[in-house]
Amino acid sequence: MNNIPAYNPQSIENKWQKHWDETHAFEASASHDKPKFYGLVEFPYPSGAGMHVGHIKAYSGLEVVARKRRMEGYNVLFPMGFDSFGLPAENYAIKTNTHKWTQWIFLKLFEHGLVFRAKTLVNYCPHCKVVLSNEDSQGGKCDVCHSDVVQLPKDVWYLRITQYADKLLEGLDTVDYPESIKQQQVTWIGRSTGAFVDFALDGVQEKLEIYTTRPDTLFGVTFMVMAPEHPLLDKYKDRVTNWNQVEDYREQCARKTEFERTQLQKDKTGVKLEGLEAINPVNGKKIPIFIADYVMMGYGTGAIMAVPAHDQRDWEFAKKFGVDIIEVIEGGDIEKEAYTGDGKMVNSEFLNTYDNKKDSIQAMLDFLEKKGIGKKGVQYKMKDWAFNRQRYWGEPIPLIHCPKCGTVGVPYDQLPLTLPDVENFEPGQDGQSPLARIDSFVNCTCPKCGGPARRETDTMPQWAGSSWYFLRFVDPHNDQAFASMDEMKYWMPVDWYNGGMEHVTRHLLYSRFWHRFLYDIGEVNTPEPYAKRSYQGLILGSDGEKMSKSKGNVVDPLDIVSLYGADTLRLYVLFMGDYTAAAPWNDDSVKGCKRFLDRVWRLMEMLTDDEGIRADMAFDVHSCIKKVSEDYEKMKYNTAIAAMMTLVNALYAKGSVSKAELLALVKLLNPVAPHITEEINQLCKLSEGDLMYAAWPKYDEAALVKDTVEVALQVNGKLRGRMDVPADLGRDDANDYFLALDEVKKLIGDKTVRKLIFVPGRLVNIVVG
RNA sequence: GCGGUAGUGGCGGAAUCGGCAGACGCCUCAGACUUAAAAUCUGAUACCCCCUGGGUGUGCGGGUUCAAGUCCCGCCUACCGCACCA
Repeated sequence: MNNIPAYNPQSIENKWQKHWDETHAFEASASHDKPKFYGLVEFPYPSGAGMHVGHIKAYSGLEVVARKRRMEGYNVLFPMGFDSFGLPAENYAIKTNTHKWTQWIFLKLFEHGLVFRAKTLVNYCPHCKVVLSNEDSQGGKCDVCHSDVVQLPKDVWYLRITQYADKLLEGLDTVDYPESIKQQQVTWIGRSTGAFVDFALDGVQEKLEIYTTRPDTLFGVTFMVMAPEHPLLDKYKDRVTNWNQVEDYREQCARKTEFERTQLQKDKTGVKLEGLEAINPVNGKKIPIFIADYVMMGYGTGAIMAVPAHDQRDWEFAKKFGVDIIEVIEGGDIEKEAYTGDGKMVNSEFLNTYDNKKDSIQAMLDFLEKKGIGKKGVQYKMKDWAFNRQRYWGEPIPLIHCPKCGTVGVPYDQLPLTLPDVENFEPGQDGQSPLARIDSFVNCTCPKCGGPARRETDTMPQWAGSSWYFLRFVDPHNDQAFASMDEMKYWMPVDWYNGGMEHVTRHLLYSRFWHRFLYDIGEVNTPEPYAKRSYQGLILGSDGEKMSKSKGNVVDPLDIVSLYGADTLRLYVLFMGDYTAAAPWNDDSVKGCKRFLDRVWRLMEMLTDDEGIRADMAFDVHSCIKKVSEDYEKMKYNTAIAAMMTLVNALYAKGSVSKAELLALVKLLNPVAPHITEEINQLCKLSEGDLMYAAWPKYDEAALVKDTVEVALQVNGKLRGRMDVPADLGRDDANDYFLALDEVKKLIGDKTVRKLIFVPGRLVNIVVG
């Protein structure tokens, strides 16, 4: 073909983007007659510093699949977090009125008893006057001003996600997530089974309830430990003779942040309660009680039975405080360290007949239940979801505090509750929300009794909207419901969700929780929101470090687009390595990708009048179709692109390309580099209409079979040459075939052939000796 | 400490079930074209040696096998997640 213009990415890309805008090319069809594909990519955080090459990788990866699906005849929904002006998700939320529905779902949770309020200690910076998350108060210092963080009691709204712990665990068996993601969810939920056991206190009415996963070791209990915050303690103020010491220790602990208590886990500290003892329910022995901060109030009952012989933490504490250590399971050396393995029971009366954990745990559970002093129990590491923030920019919590009626939900017909205009974004006093100082917002009437009442002034966390946004996309303009059941039945679940590894615990758990709740109350049609989840690896700076402004190694995607074009950028981020692995940016490799697109462009100069795929190119073209089709499905974009490079190299070696060959190539490449391939298709009139709707190419199985194939020739496992053999040579005929060949005879010489192994299509190995 | 993932040339990375290690790209070198350069095209490119050949090589040490990057045993290192969870 003559008169090929130069490849000018900028003008081609502008042209096609305009065309796509005008033709609404990416809009999903409203009709439900085709099979659907719903692909979703996690939105970048609006608070983040603009666009980032990592976002390009996240989106273009799944977009390849979405585009392939479209060419395969699917109705494709693939929403984008940025609109055409590059504005983030918040605009989309305002446009589609999603706020009302976030509040609506919250009220449903409230109605179903999944919202509750509790006082708790929070990290607070007296200087900045804000409540800090654990992440923002590392080392007990405020992340912003480095002042000392203090613990402040505060009312917190919680969502009862723990009630859904088992459902969230079970749901994992029904979805296609990578093992590493499932594992993180399981760890985060942290389910353990064990027993609650009551220990009587000597001379006192109350009992001390503990949780243990090792009821089999009850005969080895030599002391008890209570968390310093344990509420039962105050009752024994008069009985404990060293109460001053106890008070001192409790104060010390209160000053420590959660961070210090959990991260600086070196030395065990604690105080013995003098004058108060517990009684081991299985043998009646009196044992001492300590308070120590290695026991957390937030897990189990806030008190433990200590078995120093078989728990390393208890062992360390017992060594330091001189408490007895009694072995009840044989197999370790308890002088050196706690033994946590399995073995024969000793010193345990009726359990001594057992030689393994499983049986002795069961026997002990039976005993405890019969005696009425304990029962089987389950605990989770996952905590209920603290759901309020003291920020202005957040979804208002639609609750009203009425002095007569208590907490009342805002009536549904008054939704959405909107944020008032505010001049002052500074936080309120003592960790209050900025909204608390706006009387016109706070003061209201109770919807129940009509009396004066006050609005809740805290707002919801960012996680709220992201917990259900994907539902809105299937029916964004609906003002009767967040989405109609008809649309959800067609589009849900999300077929494929791609995102970063950093969101696989919280965001994924939270959104699965909301979705499962909506399913349980009949508002959505699937128990799980995402059928499949994948992730992409980070793009590192060219220095191999994580990209950050301070290191000056951030690559702006727009720079790459203006230098080489969007197609090159997409091609590069998908070619740079294993999609799921982190890889450093390399400017030279970007140029290599541009070079490949130049070579594809110049194929037009070699275009012949041949219509079909030529016989001597059939193998190359069809094996490329097979490889690319399969690799896209597995997100192995790097090897798919390598296969296309190989095909282009073969066409260059041949010096010409037929229309059908070029069409096959541009179709395969279209999902990765949509602009250049549309342009080539149009210039060469390869197919009618836009390439993005053309049928995905199919490979011909027969074209993949060759007459002869090259195999490696090995003697005693060492490579000694390569040779072509008939493709249909079978194992049975291999001995006769190979041993008759001169080059084989030469290699064997006068040695005896002991064995001949032939792997068709791969190699022949002759064992001689 | 626990859980997960990984370790392959100068670099990014390939390699279905155990079957030719290093696909593809980058870098580098050589040649062609050019007054010259760029661009482009062609070729070379793991390492070592006594170089028409041979030897060594996939974090380290063992093992299984005709055959090991891949499987088994024992380690080392890096990254990610969780972390005094009883």
